[in-house]
Parts: sequence; C-alpha cells; structure tokens
Amino acid sequence: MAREPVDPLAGRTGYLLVKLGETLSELAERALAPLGLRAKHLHVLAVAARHQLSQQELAELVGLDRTSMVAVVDELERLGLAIRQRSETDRRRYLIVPTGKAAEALRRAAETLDSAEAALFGDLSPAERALLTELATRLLTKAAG
Amino acid sequence: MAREPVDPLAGRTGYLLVKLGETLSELAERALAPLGLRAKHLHVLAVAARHQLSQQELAELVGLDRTSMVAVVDELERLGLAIRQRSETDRRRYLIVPTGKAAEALRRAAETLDSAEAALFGDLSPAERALLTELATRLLTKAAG
DNA sequence: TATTGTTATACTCTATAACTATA
DNA sequence: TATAGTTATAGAGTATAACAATA
Repeated sequence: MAREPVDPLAGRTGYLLVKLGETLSELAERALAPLGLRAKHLHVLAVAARHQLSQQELAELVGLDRTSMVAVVDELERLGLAIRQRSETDRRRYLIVPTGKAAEALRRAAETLDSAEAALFGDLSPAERALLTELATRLLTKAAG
Repeated sequence: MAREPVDPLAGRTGYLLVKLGETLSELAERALAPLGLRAKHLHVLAVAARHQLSQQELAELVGLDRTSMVAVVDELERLGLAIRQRSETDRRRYLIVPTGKAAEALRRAAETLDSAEAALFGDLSPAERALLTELATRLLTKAAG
C-alpha cells in the first residue's frame, strides 16, 4: 500500500539528491557554527593545510571566486588559523599558511562533522554507506569529466 | 594504488552529497532553461496540478516564503500555465489553478529532466539507482522526522 | 601587457516589516 | 484581531569591472 506523496517530485532521484545535499549542507553549517567556522572556511583551511597554495589556486580548487576568497582568508586570519605570506619568487602572490592552531581546529572540525554525520547516517549499514559514498563519487566524476 | 585526492574533504560522505546535490540542481536548471522554466516554477506547478491549494499552502509545501511565492505565481501566469482564482469561501485566498497548457508543459518538463538525469545516471545499474533513491529517501525522512 | 590581490559595485535570492482586503 | 496576498526594503552571497603592485 504505497502512499502517494504530496510532492510529485518526491520520486525523482535528482530531486531527492538535491534536497539531501541541502539538508547535509545545513547540517554541516549548524555543526560548525559553535566552532566559529563556516563550511567554506574549513574547506579552504583543509586544502591549505595539505598544499602550499596561493589565494587564487585555493579559490579554483574550492570553487570560489578570487574576490570571494579575500573575505574567507581575512576571516581565517582573524580567527588566527592562517596567515598571508608573500611568495618570495612572485611577490604578487600570497601563500596561505596555516598557523599552529590550525591542526587542532581541523581535528575538532572533523570530529564535529563525523558525529553530525553519524547521527544522520546511523541507520545505514556500513555497506550501504560505503556504496552511497562510492556512487556519489562516481556520479561526481562523471559530471565533472 | 590509491591516489590521494587534492581535496581533503573528498572522502567525506556528507561533502560528496552536498556537491552532488549542487551538480544535480545546476543540471536541472540548465535542462529546464530552454522551456522557459526554473526548477521552483516547475515544482510549484507540479504540486498545484495535483492539489487545489492557496499560495501560502503551496509555499509551505514547496519550502518557499509566501512573499517569494508571489513572483513565482506571477511568472506562472505570465507563461500562461496557471491562474489565480479567488476562493469563493474565503476571498482573501487565491487558489492556483493550472491552465490547459499546464499538463503538456509538465509532461515536457518531466521528459526533459528524465533525459538529463539519464545522461548522468546512465552508468548506474537499475539496482544501484534504485538503492540510491531508497537511501536518499530514508535519509531525508530521518532528517525531517 | 598580463597576473595577483583588492575594492567598489551590481545583481540575485531571500527574509522582515508594513500595508490592503478580507475574515 | 487575525490572516492571505502584496509591496517595499534590507540583508547575505556572488559576480563583474576597475585599480595598484608586480611580473
């Protein structure tokens, strides 16, 4: 006895995934808020912690505009999590260098997101969650390529 | 030989699903654009075609503000896909009534989305796609409940 | 001339407050 | 008084153009 959903789009895979993405985005923002972080600041910091990159390179990787990146880096500096460091080889560029506080902040953010996601994904079996991750990766790869 | 992704968040299920949702949202908007429709107009029209509802009721169901709904209904009227009809029992309310053109527009929009999604989901087996839909539904139900 | 970071500006989207007509 | 629809306005977020410093 399938109950007809009120929303005619509820059976559409694409629509469900859009809604799910919005839900998870809000979940992440709510979880990170007590740490004083927005998702995009965390994202930039996480990439900067692994790769020595300029603002524009970070912007491209994270999918931000270089003009938007200015405010993001301003905020990371204000939080004491990164500094702008002039490149010695090209003095137009700022390398974004995480501070000593960054590693701890990244670890706490990861724990925070882990527990927030665990609460939502808790009903999924490990196999289901692994498959979900794999399918999302495949679809994103296909969409990008 | 696992290659380390550039993006440290690429292994996170939540992050992948956020990106996937954004990708699918853009996919839908691009597919619908030639029909002169945005996703939210289609969404409102699809719900209105199934249920006799006022603007505010539609707004709540679709997740829009009642003030935003004004412009959406304006656009549906401009496209000749729906009209505002004063409720006889409560003359403050407008019932949103799809026109004769609406059914055909909804069918073409559904076909357009089907083929756009088919192009992306094409590599998934029917079982994989069904599981993806089921998992998304379960997660959304859990997040909402 | 071209590029990096920056600022100013415009544009979209959404949210809030206040108005009108009806209840 | 309260509610449905509307308008005006403000705010957040993002994109475009132009500028200074450097290449």
